[in-house]
Amino acid sequence: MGDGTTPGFATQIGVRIRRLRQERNVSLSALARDAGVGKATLSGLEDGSRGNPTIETLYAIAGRLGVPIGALLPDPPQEGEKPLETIHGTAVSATLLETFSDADTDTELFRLHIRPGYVQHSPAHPPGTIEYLTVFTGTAKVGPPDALLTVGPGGHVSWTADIPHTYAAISGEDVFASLLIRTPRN
Amino acid sequence: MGDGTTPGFATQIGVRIRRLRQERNVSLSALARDAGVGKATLSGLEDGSRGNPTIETLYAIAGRLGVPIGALLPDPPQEGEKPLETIHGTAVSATLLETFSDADTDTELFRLHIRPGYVQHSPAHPPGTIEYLTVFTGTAKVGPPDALLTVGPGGHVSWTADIPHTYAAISGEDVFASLLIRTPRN
DNA sequence: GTACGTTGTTCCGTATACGGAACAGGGGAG
DNA sequence: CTCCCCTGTTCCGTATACGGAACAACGTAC
Repeated sequence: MGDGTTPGFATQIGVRIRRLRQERNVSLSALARDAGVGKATLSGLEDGSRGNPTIETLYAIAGRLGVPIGALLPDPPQEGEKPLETIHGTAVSATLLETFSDADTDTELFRLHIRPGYVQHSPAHPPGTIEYLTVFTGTAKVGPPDALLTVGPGGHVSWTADIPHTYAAISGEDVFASLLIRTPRN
Repeated sequence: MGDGTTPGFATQIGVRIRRLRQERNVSLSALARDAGVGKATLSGLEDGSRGNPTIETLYAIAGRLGVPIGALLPDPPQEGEKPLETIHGTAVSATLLETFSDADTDTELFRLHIRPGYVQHSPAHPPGTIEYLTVFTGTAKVGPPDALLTVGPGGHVSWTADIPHTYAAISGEDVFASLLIRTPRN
């Protein structure tokens, strides 16, 4: 490795970082400082003279830019045209749109599609995890089995997700919604 | 970096790789060979004695395992709180569903309704503010006037909101969307 | 004018991730 | 038993990613 096996690799990442950085009107110096990486590192990365960064470096940069690491990487690691990571369950498809890591909290934003006729079960998340669901179309019944919440179009609910919970679309209509999951970090 | 700043980082990745590899009944030697990385590298990575791998190494391993790189990285967790009010503009109604205050970031979650036929102007937010828009119905044209972004149903975009920006629904259809605003706290 | 605060680049010593090779242990095959 | 091929681990020299610091080229303030 480090030879010509992955030709555009170095430049690909650099170009993406630079674009995201400029979209946010942040200077190279500022981003390097805020992300905790050396200016030399970031500079070399952006102009492609320094390929193959360490995962920690990428993590720091992606975090500061407010994007998941995948957003910095060349589109398909293997194949299969999938720009976003989607988790498919029997009743629910969840597409991870954004992740944020703050000092004491991790936040994930999903677009959710719940198909009617099934009930999707989700295991318990770490203690203190809270989910926020905003429904745009259809009516959903969600939450812990012993305290199910019903939400129609425009509705918004939240519940503690550190116990097993379920998702279901009722009234035979597909539900499209946004789901925000906030998990405290140790 | 490289010190104890990211404690679980090294082990987290290693554990995931090892689990994925064993699920596939692939030996460490075989995976190392097929992925084109040294056995020493893979071994050290899996048992956590070698943290902070290079992106090329991760790429090769993830590719061989048939998973996106994100599948190898530490996931998310978090927490929250809550208020509620609606701001009505000429074209846009924004309902504040949730607000979160982390150590260095304020996050606000809105449900957005954009009516067609008008353009809603929004002034600049504080430096570093980023907006994330997820569209569920209709097609929206949003962002800084000189770099407008078009988003259809299911689409998701983000832009820097520290300069004036606009929201509009195009194609005569109402837009319902979720809007996440993240503002760095100085 | 000088003095600062930026910008992004380059130099360079150090830390470390890298893979080749050598290693011990475990099954089969004959 | 020996021989062979596999397993995963450890040793070690080399390649290189890292950040601190020095740098030139800008503005802006006074």
